[in-house]
Amino acid sequence: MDPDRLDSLDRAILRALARDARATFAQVGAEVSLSAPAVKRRVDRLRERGVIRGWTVQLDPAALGWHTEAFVEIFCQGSTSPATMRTAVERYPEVVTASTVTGDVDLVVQVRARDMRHLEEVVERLAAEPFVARTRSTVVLSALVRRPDAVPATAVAAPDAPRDV
Amino acid sequence: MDPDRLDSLDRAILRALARDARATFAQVGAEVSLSAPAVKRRVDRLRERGVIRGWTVQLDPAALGWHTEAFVEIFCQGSTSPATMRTAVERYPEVVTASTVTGDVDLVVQVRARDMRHLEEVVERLAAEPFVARTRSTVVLSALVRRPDAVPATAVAAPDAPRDV
DNA sequence: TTTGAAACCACTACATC
DNA sequence: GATGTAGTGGTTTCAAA
Repeated sequence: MDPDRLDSLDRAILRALARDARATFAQVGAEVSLSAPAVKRRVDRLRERGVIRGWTVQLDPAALGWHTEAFVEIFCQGSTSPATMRTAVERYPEVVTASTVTGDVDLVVQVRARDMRHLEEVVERLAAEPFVARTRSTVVLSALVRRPDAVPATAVAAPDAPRDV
Repeated sequence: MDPDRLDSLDRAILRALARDARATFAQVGAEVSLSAPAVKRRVDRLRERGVIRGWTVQLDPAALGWHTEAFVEIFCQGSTSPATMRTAVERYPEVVTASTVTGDVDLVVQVRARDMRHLEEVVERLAAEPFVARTRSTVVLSALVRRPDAVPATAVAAPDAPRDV
């Protein structure tokens, strides 16, 4: 994934697949002006390079029984390793994302629960983890935007843009 | 999506598709002990009901040029409607999620940027939105868990579990 | 719900630029 | 190097039992 970078055709293919990951190679090819085998070769290559990690289905959380969502900020005791936090936190099926962050808080966990009672129970279990000093929860009222798999347009994430970091 | 709920077969199919959304109906059928046409019918139905919203590709953000991530908490002037926040915020390709929340903060925005300079620029643009009073940013150090499209096991989100809300 | 037939798709080999 | 074309085998899809 380092040696060669994404060209505009790769990005166009990824954008098409982000919109419909079950599109046929011929359909994608029609969008990007390429033959089906050419699209397949590039997709195979993007998979090998690790750019494409997999294919998944976008679901309606409410239809699956998730009616409540919250950000749980976790303050850790002393210095806990990210590996410890990860193994603890990924055992929870209710945990959607977990990130170590800068600032007062050590860990931000995004939790999905059936209802408030379930959320409360999950927060209590998190607070009882040995490395957790205290938690602070923020309940989501309304999910305004949700697009975890967006493919940036050329201009936004062009790897050939000037670098300064 | 209200009239009839998900049974264990539906959930098994969704779990298989969450793992590999490009699996053939025959492959999914082999996993859940169903014929390919039977799987297709259920999948078609799940789409119609809105349980399945679509199919997408899981990408490596770094490979696309996203090297920096942050939570930007936004305090709004007076009372801003969620609709106003949404239209403003969804114009940013850098915005991954946006949620109105309980507590001091009005809006939590998850932002993906090329680098720190880009992140700073996005935060400045957000802060300049007319309804924004002030912002507070928390930079993500390490993404420990990332599974926005997880399908819960039967026990977790069983719609037939006792309800109390 | 399962079977069968037609259309379509994926995949490979080979030729081309 | 990457793309296009053709042919085979498997999949989807609809119809009928």
